[in-house]
Amino acid sequence: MALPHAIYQALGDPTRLEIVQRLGDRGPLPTLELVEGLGMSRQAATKHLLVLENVGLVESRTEGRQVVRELKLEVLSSAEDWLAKRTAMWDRKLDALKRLVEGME
Amino acid sequence: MALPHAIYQALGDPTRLEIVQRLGDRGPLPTLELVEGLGMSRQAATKHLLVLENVGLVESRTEGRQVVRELKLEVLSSAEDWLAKRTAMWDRKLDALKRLVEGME
DNA sequence: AGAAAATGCAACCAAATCCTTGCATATCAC
DNA sequence: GTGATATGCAAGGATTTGGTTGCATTTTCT
Repeated sequence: MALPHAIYQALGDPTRLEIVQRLGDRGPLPTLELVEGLGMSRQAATKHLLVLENVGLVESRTEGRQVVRELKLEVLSSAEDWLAKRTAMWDRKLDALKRLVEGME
Repeated sequence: MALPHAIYQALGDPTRLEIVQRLGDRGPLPTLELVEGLGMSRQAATKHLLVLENVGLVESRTEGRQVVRELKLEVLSSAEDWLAKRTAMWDRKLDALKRLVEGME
């Protein structure tokens, strides 16, 4: 996996998060369709797509004159898991501490 | 919840992700202890702490002359859930599509 | 009261981010 | 081959980000 913070940084922009949602909701899409209505130029949106591709969240293939991009769900899931594992552990610790304190009262 | 992208943006910096991990692993900590060994000045690290506080991931309370900061696990979890819900849905969709295609062969 | 400790605040700076516009290139359709 | 379509590439600019230093403020300890 890319360094975890890199994935979160990629998701940490409203436009890119919107792109991820579109790809998740509607499946693989060619550039123009994917980018329509984002409120910025195609070139600007393409840069966001490159950010997502650089961390592996999105993959692109060329089909004729257009480029079709697809969300890599596995990568998204692995980033989630990375944090979820830790959160779960910290949660258990906190519970244990809580029970310990209650036991002492 | 804060806008989801804001939380991911907060997590999208290596220093801040390290801070989150420290707070998770070691519990509430005063500034100097929390910030020690991050490889930057206390003032710089404090700015990172403010970013985390602004999205609600960290809360601080003043105890005498020092400030103690605590990770808000609920906020972290809710950000995870936001994405996990979507990922799970997209996963199911993909599975359904896959089965559909297989059924046609 | 005076010194040490923990923090806050502000000015400043370099680099990264996010967007723009203009133009070049590649593919398809007629 | 010509024109329309989809894309890529590059220069430039405004804003944000991530760091610095210097100094003021608040609390504690003796």
